[in-house]
Amino acid sequence: MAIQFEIEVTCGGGRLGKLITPHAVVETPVFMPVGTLGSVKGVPQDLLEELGVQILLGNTYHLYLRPGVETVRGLGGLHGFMAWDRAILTDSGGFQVFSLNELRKVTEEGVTFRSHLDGSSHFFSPESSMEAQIGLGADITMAFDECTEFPADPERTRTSMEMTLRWAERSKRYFEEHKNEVPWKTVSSFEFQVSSDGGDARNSKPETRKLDRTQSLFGIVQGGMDFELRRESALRTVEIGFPGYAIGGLSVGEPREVTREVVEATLEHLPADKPRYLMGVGTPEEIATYAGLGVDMMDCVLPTRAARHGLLFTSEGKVSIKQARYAADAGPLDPACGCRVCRRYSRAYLRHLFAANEVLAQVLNTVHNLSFYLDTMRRVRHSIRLGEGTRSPSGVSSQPKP
RNA sequence: GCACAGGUGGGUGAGUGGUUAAAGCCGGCAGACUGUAAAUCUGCUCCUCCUAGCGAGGUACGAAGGUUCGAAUCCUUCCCUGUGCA
Repeated sequence: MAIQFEIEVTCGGGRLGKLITPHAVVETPVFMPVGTLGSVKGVPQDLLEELGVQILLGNTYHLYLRPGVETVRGLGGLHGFMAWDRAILTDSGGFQVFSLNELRKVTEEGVTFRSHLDGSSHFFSPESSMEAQIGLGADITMAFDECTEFPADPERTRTSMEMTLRWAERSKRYFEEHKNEVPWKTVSSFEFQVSSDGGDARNSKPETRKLDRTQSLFGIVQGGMDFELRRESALRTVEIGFPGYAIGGLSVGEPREVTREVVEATLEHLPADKPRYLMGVGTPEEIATYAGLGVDMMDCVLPTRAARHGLLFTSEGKVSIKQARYAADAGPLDPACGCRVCRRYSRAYLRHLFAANEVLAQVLNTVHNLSFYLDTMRRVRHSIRLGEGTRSPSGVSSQPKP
C-alpha cells in the first residue's frame, strides 16, 4: 500500500484523518497550496513550512515544458529540485488540456498541444503523463483525464467521461509498471510526528512505521453536471481501483450551487475509507463546506492568485486592499488573524506596497491568504473533532479504522 | 537682444482645418479572479443636468484677437519654456 489513509473521527459527513504519504503525514481535511512551477508564487519553502503546509501541488504540464522532466529528475525529483521534503501532489496536465483549449487537439490516443511558451508542438497521453509524473516524483500523482468543459451536452459529457475512464485504466497500467522508477528511495522506515491542531504538540507522539515509499496514483471522476453520469463515473473509476479519488471537472464556470450538488452527488459513490480530493475548489467558505461534507483534500489557486491581485480573505470577509479607503488605516488586515502579516503590518502599509507594485506586497498578501486558508481548515478539523466528542457516545458517527 | 524648437486633459505624449471631449501609455477609482498561459484581465476617469443614453448642455489644446460654414490644427500680437549665438 503506497499510501495510507486513516480516519480518526467523523462528524456528519466530515472526516478527520491522516494521509500518510512517503514524505509527510498530512492531516485531513487539508487545503493544498498550488505551486504550479515548483514554487508557490512569492512564498519561500521555509515560510510554507512555518505556515504548516504539509502538501503542495505541482503541475506536470508546466514542469514538463520548463525546466523539463529529465532536469527535475536529475536533481532528485521535484522534492530535491525545489528543496521541499514534505508531500507533493502533481496534477496530470489534464486541466491544461482544458484551459489551453485554443492550443490543443484531443484524440483517443492523447492530446496534441502547442506550448504556450514558444508554440512548439507536444503530445501528452496517459502513458506520457504518468512517465512525466513518475519522473517528477510526487507523492501523489493524478490520472490523465479530460476536464469536460461547461456547458457540455449529455452526449459530449458521456463521451468525454468514457474517454477519461479509458485513460484512467491506461494511466494505472503504465503507473503500475513504472512506479518504482521514482527519483527517491522507495523503501524505508519512516518516523513521523503529527502535531495536534493549533500547533500544540503536547499530545502528539512520534510514531515510527515501516512504509512502502512508493508513489500513489489517484483516479479522477468526471461526468459534467449530470448526477447519473457522475455516479457512473465514480463507480467505474472505483472499479478500476485507486488509493484515492478526485472529483474533477468542477469550477469550470458552472453556478456554485451546481458545484455543490454535483460534489454531494459524487461523494456518496466514493468509498468512505479512501481519501477524496475535490480539485480546484474554492473560497474559504467553500472549502469549509466541502470539508464538512466529507471532502478530504482540496486545492485552489484562488488564495495565491487573488493575493497577488490584492484580494485578501479575512474573518470579516473579502478585503480589496487596493481600495482608497485603506490608505490611512492603521489597523491590522484581519484583527482575528494571528499570521505574521496581521501581527506586524497595517492595512495602510499593505495598500501602499500593493499600489507601489512592491514585490513584498505579493509575498505578504500570499502569506496571509494561505495562512487564512490553512487556519480555516484547522478550524474545520477542530470542529469535526469536537463534533465527535459530543456525538461519539451515541455511535452516530463512528467510523471503523482501516 | 537675435535665431531656431516648443507650449495639448492629473502626468507623459499623439493629433497639424471637419464623427476630436481629443489616440496610446502612466497615474487615479472600481470590479473580476476557484486541478495558475494570470505581479493578470475588465470598466470608469473635464463639468452640469436628466427620461442615464452611440442623451442634452457647458467648458477645453499658453493668452487675446483674426481667417473660415467649421480651428488644438491657418494668420497676428503677446506671455512662457528649451537650445544656440551675442
